[in-house]
Amino acid sequence: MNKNDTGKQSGWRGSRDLWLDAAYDLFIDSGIDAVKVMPLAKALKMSRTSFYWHFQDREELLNALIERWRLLNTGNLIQQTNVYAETITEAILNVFDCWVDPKLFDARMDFAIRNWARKKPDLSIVMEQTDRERVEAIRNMFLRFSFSNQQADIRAHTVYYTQVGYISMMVNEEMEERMKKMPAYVETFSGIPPTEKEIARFKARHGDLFRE
Amino acid sequence: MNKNDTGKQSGWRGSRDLWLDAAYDLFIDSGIDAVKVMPLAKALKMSRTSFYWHFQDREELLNALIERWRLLNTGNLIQQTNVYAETITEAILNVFDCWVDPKLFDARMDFAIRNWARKKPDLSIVMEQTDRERVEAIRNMFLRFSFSNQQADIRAHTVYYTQVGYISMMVNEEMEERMKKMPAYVETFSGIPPTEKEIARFKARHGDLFRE
DNA sequence: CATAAACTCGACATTTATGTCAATAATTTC
DNA sequence: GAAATTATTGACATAAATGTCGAGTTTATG
Repeated sequence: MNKNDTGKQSGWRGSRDLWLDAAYDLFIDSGIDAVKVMPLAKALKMSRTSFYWHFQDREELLNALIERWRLLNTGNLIQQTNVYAETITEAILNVFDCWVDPKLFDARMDFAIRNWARKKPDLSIVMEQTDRERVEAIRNMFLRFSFSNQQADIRAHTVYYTQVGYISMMVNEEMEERMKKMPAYVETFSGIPPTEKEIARFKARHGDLFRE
Repeated sequence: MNKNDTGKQSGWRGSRDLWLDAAYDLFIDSGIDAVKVMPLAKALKMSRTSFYWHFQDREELLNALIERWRLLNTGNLIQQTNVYAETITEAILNVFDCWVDPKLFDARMDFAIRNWARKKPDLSIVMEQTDRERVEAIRNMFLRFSFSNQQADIRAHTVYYTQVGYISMMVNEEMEERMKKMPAYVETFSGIPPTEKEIARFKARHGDLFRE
């Protein structure tokens, strides 16, 4: 059989992962419609038909992209809502970890998938379910800090919509600029000004993300 | 010459507007990549080539879509930020008018344009400029109600990102459900609970949007 | 080193799109 | 109602994509 040669570095020019990585790059950059076998082949300087040894067809490639997304983005966010926190501010900052750390959450991938879902009904169902689970997890976080049902619901949605909007707008901000604004966002989302200590702890966690 | 037969109802089956309307429907429903001459012709039950009498080429059709967006969505939102308001709550509710009244703001069109801009650099520049202008207008609104520079900036962004996120997620909510949540959103955005009177006035403005 | 497995490639068939052109049809205008 | 304008159409030329097949090439293995 072929397939599943993942990881093992062979002496071959091509591999399943080579095509998949190229597809991923194109996907997060230009959306699913740009993920076509011909352009991929051109980019990889391989014959187009070689693709069909590694994948049955284009569809199999696209499904592999979805699988990659599910593995990274589904669990981490919800996990972050459950990390220990003394205050609601700390809890929200735990969620913010996802927005600044690509190892926890791949925002561009999430965005590209969301767009794709508009045209792919079965993916749309998965996306809606995912969104519900994420908002629910954030909602529960607010509930644990004694917000009312309605307050928890609206504030969870605000946190999540804000992030989805931020991604959609493809804001190009320096990390330092972004960090500076975090305290004010936390205050808006929670209604409570963060303490200096809380902010300092958050910044310390992400020291590696600042330049120099 | 041809062109510019807009409005005048002729005895002809097709017209520039007929193609443009069909393109608009496809566009807001499925994005720019779906706006192709062949499918449009099929939908209109006309010959594909007939299109080329009304438009020079596909590009001209797409430009007409952008023009349509600019005319509706650019002015109204900013205008709403400048409508008279006694309190910040009232001011935010004036902006909310855009989110619930399609005559003021075409959210689906805005979304489709935003997506298209990802692949079209010159449109991307227009979109970024538009976003800046809108956020700036909302920011100024907060400033008029004595929020600090930073507070106005973050709260304006929160209001705008939230709406962009809401559109991106294609939330399918009944208008009644949505209206119920408005007071809590206003409170989050402003930090001040709205009075019953303020909410009542907002609802009265949009009585026609409720069912029955 | 022979052979099997893993991989590459060019030739071919097909689909879906764009756009041109010249012939024709419908409508308006004089 | 003849002429001019406005609109529609099918035939043609091209391009970009998908996918199949079989012949060939490269690498690992016994």
